[in-house]
Amino acid sequence: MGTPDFAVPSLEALIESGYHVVGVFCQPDRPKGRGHKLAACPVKEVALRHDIPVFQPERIKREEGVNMLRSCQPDLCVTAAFGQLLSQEILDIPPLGTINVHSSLLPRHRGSAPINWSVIQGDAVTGVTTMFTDKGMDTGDILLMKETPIGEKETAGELSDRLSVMGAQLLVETIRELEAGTLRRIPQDHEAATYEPKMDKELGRIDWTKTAREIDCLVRGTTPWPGAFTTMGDQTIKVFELDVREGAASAQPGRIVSADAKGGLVVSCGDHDVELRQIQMPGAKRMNAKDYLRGHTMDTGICLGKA
RNA sequence: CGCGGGAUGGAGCAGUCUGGCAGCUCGUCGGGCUCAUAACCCGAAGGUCGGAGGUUCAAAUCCUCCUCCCGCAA
Repeated sequence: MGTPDFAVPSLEALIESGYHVVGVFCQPDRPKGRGHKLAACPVKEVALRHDIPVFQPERIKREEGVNMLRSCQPDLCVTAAFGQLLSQEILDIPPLGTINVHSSLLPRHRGSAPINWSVIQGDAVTGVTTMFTDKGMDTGDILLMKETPIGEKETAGELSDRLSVMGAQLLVETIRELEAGTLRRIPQDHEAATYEPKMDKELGRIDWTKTAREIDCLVRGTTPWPGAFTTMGDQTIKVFELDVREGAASAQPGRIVSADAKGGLVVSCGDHDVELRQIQMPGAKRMNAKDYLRGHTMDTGICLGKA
């Protein structure tokens, strides 16, 4: 059971390792993109390519979903970023249990957006965890873990790509140990747990009074989705990449210090100046700020982030 | 039929409403100035104006259709 890109390597690893995948569950096709076109999720596409039956119950907890899963008669269920909570009734179906691939070092970063949050909070290290799923939100017993450092310039998207591959390997390892009977389950230290909400567009709003480090982490942690942004008048400027300048901030937070094709677009924040390197203006595509400034002018001295 | 913006030398844009010499800020190449330079001065190359058709003496510009890109919303 899984839906987005993150779950794809896990599904492929199961297939390549010779396990018989009796069915794939993912979220129903949703209208996506311009023009409200219905789009299949990445996991569904892979499943169809391998002629694996695909099930897309609106709510797996309802009778409809439960019956779908029963009809598969699974020995084991595997979840990775499925997007729906499982009920005890569902968890009771597979005799061997349900294993979840979670993209953080539990019990840190429970919730649906652990990768984003680990980058936003500036963690030095993160990783993947396999666990037995129980009824709570990422509260089940831990099976295996694998760590990896977060790169200085790494975005959530890049990290997700790496963790999805690591998670797939760890998943196969976990199942092998399960088969071998060497698997040990370690209860989580619930006292040490942290939980963060799912990503929301508004989370990407840049608060220029924060430190350059915090803003940089926010930008990387929300890239490519939902994206970090600020406003200039009534325009929304998306920010994809920024560079922290040496020295103290040269103006009040949010103020544009320089805006020309040579010096780049430089803005003051709480402690330093930062250069916005990659931006996207409404209606335009993502581009280097310096390129944008070749054809546009921006007043210096105005403040970003104020309505 | 969700709403909207866009495609113009290598990059980013103006010009389109009101049809009439292909323009701006850069970049590139050559030359000059300078102890020197990403600075300054002089010069050059580089565009079938996204595609097809139509209107016109004349279309980047007006009409029709098509392709691709993006913002919002989901």
